[in-house]
Amino acid sequence: MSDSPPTELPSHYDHQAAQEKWYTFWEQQGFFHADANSKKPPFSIVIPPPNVTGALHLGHALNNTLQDILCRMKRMQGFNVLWMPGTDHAGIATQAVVERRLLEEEGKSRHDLGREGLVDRIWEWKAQYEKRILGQLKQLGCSCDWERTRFTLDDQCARAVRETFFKLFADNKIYRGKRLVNWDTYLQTAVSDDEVFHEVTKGHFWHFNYPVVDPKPGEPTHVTIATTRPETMLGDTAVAVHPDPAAAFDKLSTELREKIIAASAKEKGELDEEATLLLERRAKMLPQLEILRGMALRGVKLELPLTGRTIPLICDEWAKPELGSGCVKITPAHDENDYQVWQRNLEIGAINILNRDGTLNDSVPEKYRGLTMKKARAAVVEDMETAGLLVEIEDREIDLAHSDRSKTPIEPYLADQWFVKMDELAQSAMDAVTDERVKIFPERYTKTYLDWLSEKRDWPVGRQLWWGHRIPVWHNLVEPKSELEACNIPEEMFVEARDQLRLYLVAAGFSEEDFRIEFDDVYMRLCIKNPKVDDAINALNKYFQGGLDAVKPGRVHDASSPILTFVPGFKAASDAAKQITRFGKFVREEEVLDTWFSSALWPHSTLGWPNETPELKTFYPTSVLITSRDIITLWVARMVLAGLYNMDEVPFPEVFIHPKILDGYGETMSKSKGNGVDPLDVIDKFGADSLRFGLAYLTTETQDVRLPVEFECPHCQALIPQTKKNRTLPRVECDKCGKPFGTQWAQSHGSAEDQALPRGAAVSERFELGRNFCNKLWNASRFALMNLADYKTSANGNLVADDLLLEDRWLLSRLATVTGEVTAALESYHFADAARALYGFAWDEFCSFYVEMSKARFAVAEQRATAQRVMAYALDTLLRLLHPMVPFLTEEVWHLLGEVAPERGLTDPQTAGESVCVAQWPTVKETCIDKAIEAQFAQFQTVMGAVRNIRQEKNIPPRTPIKFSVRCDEEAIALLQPMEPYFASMAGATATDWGPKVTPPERVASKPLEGMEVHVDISEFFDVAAERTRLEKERDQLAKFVQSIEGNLGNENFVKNAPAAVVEQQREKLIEVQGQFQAVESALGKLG
RNA sequence: GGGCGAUUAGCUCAGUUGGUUAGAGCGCCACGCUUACAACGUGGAUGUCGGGGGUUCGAGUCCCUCAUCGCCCA
Repeated sequence: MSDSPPTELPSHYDHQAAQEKWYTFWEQQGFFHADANSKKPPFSIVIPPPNVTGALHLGHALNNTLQDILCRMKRMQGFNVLWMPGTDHAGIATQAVVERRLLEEEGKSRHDLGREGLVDRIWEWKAQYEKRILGQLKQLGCSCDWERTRFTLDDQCARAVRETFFKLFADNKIYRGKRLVNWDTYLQTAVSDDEVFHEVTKGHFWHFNYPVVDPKPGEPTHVTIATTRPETMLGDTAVAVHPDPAAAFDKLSTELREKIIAASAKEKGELDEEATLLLERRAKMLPQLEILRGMALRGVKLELPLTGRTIPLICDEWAKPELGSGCVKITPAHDENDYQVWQRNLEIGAINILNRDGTLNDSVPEKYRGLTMKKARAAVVEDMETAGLLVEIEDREIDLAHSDRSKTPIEPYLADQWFVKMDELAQSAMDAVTDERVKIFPERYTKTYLDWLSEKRDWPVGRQLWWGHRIPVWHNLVEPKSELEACNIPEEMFVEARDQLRLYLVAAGFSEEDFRIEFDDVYMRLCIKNPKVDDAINALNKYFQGGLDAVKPGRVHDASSPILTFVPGFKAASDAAKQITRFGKFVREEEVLDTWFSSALWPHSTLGWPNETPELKTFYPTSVLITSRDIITLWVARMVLAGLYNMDEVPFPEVFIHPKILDGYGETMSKSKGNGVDPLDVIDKFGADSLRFGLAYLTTETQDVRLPVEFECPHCQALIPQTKKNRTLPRVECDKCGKPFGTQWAQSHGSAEDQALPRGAAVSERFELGRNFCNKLWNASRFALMNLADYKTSANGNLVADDLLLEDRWLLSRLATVTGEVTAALESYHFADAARALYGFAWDEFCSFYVEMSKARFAVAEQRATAQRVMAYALDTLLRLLHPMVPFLTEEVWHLLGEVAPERGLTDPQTAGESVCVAQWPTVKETCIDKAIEAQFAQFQTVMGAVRNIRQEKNIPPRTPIKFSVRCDEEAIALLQPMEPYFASMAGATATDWGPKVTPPERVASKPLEGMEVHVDISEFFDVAAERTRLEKERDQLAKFVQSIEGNLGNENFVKNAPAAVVEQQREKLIEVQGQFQAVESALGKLG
């Protein structure tokens, strides 16, 4: 706590000092630690775990600021608050980053390191970034319970993952299926749809002829197909023609006609032309297509060139009569649409022609094997040309999918995948939202959630990666030479092997609680919950390799898998083992689980599940989830279904979706675009409080947040707007001083020289709002502290109503109202409303009026004590209300205030606590709310405004005293006369007269107000022309207003239909405005 | 192609169930360093509320439509 007396406080708030001092203080006091056994009502939030791929950006700052605001308010409201922190392992993203670096820095691939080696490297990376991320959160002021920090890949989460996978497996909700996946041939893994981006590139459209086998006379001898990927023809299993081309043409014509009717004249021309072309095409193509359709129905085959295979001509609606030749080649293993055709025509089969690395496999003729797609393409085209089957080559733009991670083109690839059946799980998560056990705010996002879940698409959970939770399944590996052979394994063999395996494991001391055995027509699979079973399987494998001797008691061969040597039922076990191993060795599944699998469990896994911990009991379900809209489906939906599945209870009753932060061009911020902003840069420049307040101020319901970004020149501090061009330059030259500086781009893309330049931080001027506000608060506090040196409460324990002046009662009324507004806004996630209410109150009401007025009062001995009491109380309340958004500044001031005014409160003064962080949240003092007082005060403000306005209009220097009088009624006199000192101190104006009969002086500037008229004596500054101009302008405005109201009231329908109150209001307004108009007219008249 | 959202002052955004002269911050203009604060004070200017149509006594707000932009899904 500061030793310096308040008068020596700097005139600018030093955010850096406050941040260091108070964060340490809070941690040391243990304010952020939640007690699972507390009697207080619980409030808990799990952090959306930032992934350890990189440092936090502004989006994270927003996300965590909002959580912290809620946590801090709830803590002050007396809740037992747990904010569970942690990070996410982010499977593919992290592995890709580490692999890329490995290649760049050491020229090594993951295969050079091997699985363990690579995973070790990733753990190192994780350690580094986790530290950085948690540090960033602390700098931001986040009040997380750090003792409970988790990681999605730590032991506790691993237990939860294994338990869940096992449960799903045992529940028959896990299966293996063949699906087309987005195959990244560089990383050699499947990537999900959301890890793919599309790019239009220049390509070609090749037209090939496939010969018809034994055509009848009159039938075509060739079928023409076209493709953008000629090499895939080696995997064709059919060619399709539309089953009813005539109907298809008709349907198109009808649609086109409807369009033409609705179209504008301009579009009509084009559409008409289109319709004509369609008709011509129909006439030309239809007979041929109908012949082909007939051939397809007859079962005609085609020769698939280059392969020696024949493939069927089939009927399927995927063939579009209006496009190309009307026929389409079908490659089910390498095209999503063709895959669908296969699902409708299973007899055609599917042939995978790719190896995992993107080269062609043994399913294609020998000459193409081992070629890359690119080489194979050239070869196929050449061979087709030689065979005389190449018809033509068109140029064409192609929408090509690329992997987000490796930036290489994606190959659709038919692969065995692990799936989670979603039908029931998805339904449960939908029900939870439709019956409002989970509410999503803003409500419109409910649709996103429900739409996605309603598709009930099975969840592919396996990833061909090394970084992640390895799937806890062992395969009993038979290497079938072909799928045919695999299919011929008699089921009895599986049954027998399964029974034997079960016997073995039971003999080894395990139960069905620990493992589960399933088989399909190729594999026997063992899913293991208890990791000790892994050891038993390892022992079995040893046996398989070395015979029974290898695992005999007393001959311990391997300390890591000694299970067979110790099991009591060794004999039974070994007999069983003999049976099982006839089948083959057990191999642990190589794949790991999708990152979202562990994230889905986050709300309960972090609390200790599957153990029944006190934390789980106290804090589950959590209170609310706060996240960004792009992971509603990937994460929120899955948490809900996983929570219901494992806990039988939703993970949170409410979800708040906050906006995304975009740059000045409306683009999402990202490292790869170079437009990201590091919150630490903003914190350095503006302070954590400013960042937090600025973010809260921007968090509105409807829109994403646009944040123009600037570089700050490290030499002269000039701000240079970031553009699409300069954001990816490693060095930028300052507009102002001309000196070069390095950008964030330099770190990843710059030369050593660029990197050596001083770094220009990327920041945004938007945060000046927060900084200015903080500084205003700081200075208002400083003023209060300076004037509270002789503050005492003991002489005057309770303030009574008589002690209070109008301004006190006004301030207290406003304070109570604002307390209610802020509380309600935060509790309903209206962060911007809360920030704006506080900003307006603190600046325009507390500072601009109450503090200003108190200056005059502090100077008057008999008014001083009351003013101090109210001032201390108001500041105290304001600090509490602001603390969630502006934690450091409020804590700093709280302590300073505590030194001069330790006991605060209007009645029953209480000693302020050790920290505002755990001070009680203000409650609304209903008795203070007085709308009449607020209206009266507004009247005072209006008169003050009029006087100030006239001074400025007349160009009267601020320090020149002026005189004014006010024509008003008796009631207003009673109100305004006591305020005379304030007109003197705040407007340099002395009142000369009040009342209904006030006559303005000869040379006057007048301003009509509601029911009043303000006259400022300007004899010393008289300028007829200027005054006339001013009044004429005012008259014109009023005339317009009168006209508009008269227009309304003259409208019979308005008077008849509008509510009486509205009509009456208009009538009153008219009289009022007409009065003002006349006042101006007469003032103008006087000017002559 | 389907869904959601946005379009309001030069910029970034508010605008409650329709109610009558549309607000804030920054920026701009004028005047001011008055011992809390120039990161400030006082005053001021600034909008055919994306275009078009409709409902209504009355539309920034409700409906239709078009345009542009963004996101999600295919």
